[in-house]
Amino acid sequence: MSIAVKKKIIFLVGPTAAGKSEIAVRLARKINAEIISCDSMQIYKGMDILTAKPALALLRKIPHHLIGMIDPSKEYNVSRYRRDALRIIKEIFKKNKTPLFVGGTGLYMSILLDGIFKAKGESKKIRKQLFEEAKRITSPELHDRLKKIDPQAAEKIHPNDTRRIVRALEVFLVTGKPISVLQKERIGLADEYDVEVYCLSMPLDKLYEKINKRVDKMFKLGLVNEVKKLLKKKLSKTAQFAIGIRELKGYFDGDCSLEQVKEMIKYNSRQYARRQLTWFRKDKRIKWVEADAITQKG
RNA sequence: GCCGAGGUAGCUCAGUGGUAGAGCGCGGCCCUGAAAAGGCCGGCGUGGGGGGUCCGAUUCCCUCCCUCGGCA
Repeated sequence: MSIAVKKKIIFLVGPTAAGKSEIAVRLARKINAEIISCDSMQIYKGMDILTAKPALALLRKIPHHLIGMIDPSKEYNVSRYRRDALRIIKEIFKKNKTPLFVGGTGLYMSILLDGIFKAKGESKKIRKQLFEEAKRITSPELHDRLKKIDPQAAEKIHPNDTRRIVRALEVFLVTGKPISVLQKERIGLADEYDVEVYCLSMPLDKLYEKINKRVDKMFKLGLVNEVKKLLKKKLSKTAQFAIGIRELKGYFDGDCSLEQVKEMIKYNSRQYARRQLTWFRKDKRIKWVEADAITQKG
């Protein structure tokens, strides 16, 4: 008789600029892993400097997946990410290696660990109509409507959070079921595998310093040209919001100086890092690792 | 040295005889098909130091210190 041993999957997450890429490669070598990016923006092609993709030297040492594989004009989202990631996990297991997820996108991590609800309940048409309606009336009024069909979801969503209100209404209109009910059914990796989650930590002021320095470095590496190239195409709803694009667009349009853009990118990156940390703090499965104590682990 | 203006939150500055606000910054939180997005919340303060008037001073008076302009 045999005891079913759960296979191991490791996550290494952390705020932007914490130094995940280097540590991930070291760890991957040690435990015979392949790396799967858990990053909503590094997935896109041609956004190398902008998203601080791992250096070529690192990419050569260990196979990396889900980096630079989608054209920035294409839509991509959590659901597709999950589908792609699950596929790659299987491939890696076939090679008798361990999947190592590395990145900072909290939602992607959460959807992987805990799953996403099955019914996709997606209709671009309906969504578009709802957004247009939200402009015509107000977000709280739309929220009132949600309250009638799905009070539980309405309670969770703030009246000003138009996006989530629209999404909840969309799901109901498409599937006929309240999103709050659908959301209860989800199965994730944490249910089937032996999952370990690590998060890099460091004092905020130190992280801010690293972020600021990295933004300076991005400019030296040619961020302005990279973004200029990107802006020649119509960027997808998702890709266009990578930090740095909107800011530099302001510069190209003559609305602000390059120095101002640089400060805005730093600022927005800092805010983003804080939001990331909020996400990670909430997840009690996470083991926190001092970024300085990078030496032994795994 | 004299004259004038001013010293209030991390910064720029309002305001009031009943122990203080605003913007920016900063911090916390939420998150299930756009997530580097989107949304919510929080004042974080020895009111330059000391003295006086007053029931009560950040506000009025005196004095000292500091900053900025002008005159020497």
